[in-house]
Amino acid sequence: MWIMRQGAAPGNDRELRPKQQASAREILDAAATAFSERGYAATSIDDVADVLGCTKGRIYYYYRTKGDLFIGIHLQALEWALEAIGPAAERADLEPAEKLRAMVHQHALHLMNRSSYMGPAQYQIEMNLASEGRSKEAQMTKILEMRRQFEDYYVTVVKEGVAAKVFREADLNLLVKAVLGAVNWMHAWFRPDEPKDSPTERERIAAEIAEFAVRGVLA
Amino acid sequence: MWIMRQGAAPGNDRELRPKQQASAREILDAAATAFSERGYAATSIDDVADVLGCTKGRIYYYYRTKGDLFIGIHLQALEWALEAIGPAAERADLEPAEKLRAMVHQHALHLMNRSSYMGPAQYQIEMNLASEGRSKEAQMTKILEMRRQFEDYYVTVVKEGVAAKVFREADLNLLVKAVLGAVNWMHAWFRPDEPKDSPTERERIAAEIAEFAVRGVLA
DNA sequence: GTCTATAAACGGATAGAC
DNA sequence: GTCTATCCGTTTATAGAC
Repeated sequence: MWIMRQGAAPGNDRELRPKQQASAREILDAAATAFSERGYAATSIDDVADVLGCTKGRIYYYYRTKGDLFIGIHLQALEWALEAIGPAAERADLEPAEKLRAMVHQHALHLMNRSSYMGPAQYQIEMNLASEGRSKEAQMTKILEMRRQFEDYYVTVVKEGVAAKVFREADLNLLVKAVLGAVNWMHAWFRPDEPKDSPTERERIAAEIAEFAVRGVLA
Repeated sequence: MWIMRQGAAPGNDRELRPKQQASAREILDAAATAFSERGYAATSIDDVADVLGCTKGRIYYYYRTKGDLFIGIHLQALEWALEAIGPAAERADLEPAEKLRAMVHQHALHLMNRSSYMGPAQYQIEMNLASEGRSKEAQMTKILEMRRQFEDYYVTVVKEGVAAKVFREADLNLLVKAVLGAVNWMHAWFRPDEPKDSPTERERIAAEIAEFAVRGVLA
């Protein structure tokens, strides 16, 4: 992405710098909020600054370009997403159906709990960073690799289920795309600030989506 | 949207004007292609002109603003979408499960056959037309109404299935969102120009997605 | 570190030639 | 009808004050 300036004054190395850390994260949070509300291309750096109640000088101190904000949000969203479904995906004690259910459930919760990060992360990065040329190829590769790893978790569990004859025999990748669609489409309709919204409501939604997905692949 | 200039010269009313008609449609097609590739906000009018191999003067002759192109694409996409699932939705001779299967099948085919129009039509219109102020409220209302009608087709069939005890009793709207997600998410992974792509392959994909969706709601 | 001011480029839209 | 030239607001990004 680009390395955050650390202000490495001599003799200052061991000093705590909580403010700087906080600011970089606050900026990423603000960018995620702004991007999720208006879309990446339609959001200006001034819009992000407005969310923070500051001016863009602050943002450019921590992030060199707008594209870096986008990449930072993607990387964070995917890191969290892998953390969300990884533990369930790697449990050896679960039958394929229950493992898939747990993965979709955690995936859905993650989407709701981090909607500002996950919304922007759904965009096609190639599309949005086309103007950046080849300058961010390394990070884009990293993002695509994380996406592939995330999808592989699903491919693996569905493959297990088909092998065990508990999931029906069908185009493996297509089944996974259908499952992913049922979950990822939440970004189009879930609104975190609705009056009905609450932790228990989110659990209910996650459980229903998981039930739908599991039944969709069951033999 | 805005009315296409008709060049209503006196005594010229009955004359065929195939060229003008073709141009307005060609421009909408080009805009759909460009928007579907780069996103609405990131696409300039010059980009659209490039697709046509002309300059933007031609585009502005037929469409007053960029937002009008966006709205025109939405209206066309939704008109086709309603035509795609309407006949199946209104068939009285089908059981809920088979009706839902037919609807999803046609919906999926439509998404693939008109992917350049359907991709842009997935965007949140409020988000993308926010800058247009109140000037396009009538058309935005029309679009939202068509979307509601489209979703209502699904709500109705799922309600029928639940009443007939062939679909499981669950949050009706959530079931519909899950079904819509499985289908609509296709825009994220389906590529019309892939080597494997063909009419029979599209039929196969549509059938698989429909199977997944029907099983997801079955009791 | 954060702000203000500004450079430089881009993009939507219009005017007018042809 | 389509093109060229251009206006003008917006936006990314930088320079330099504090």
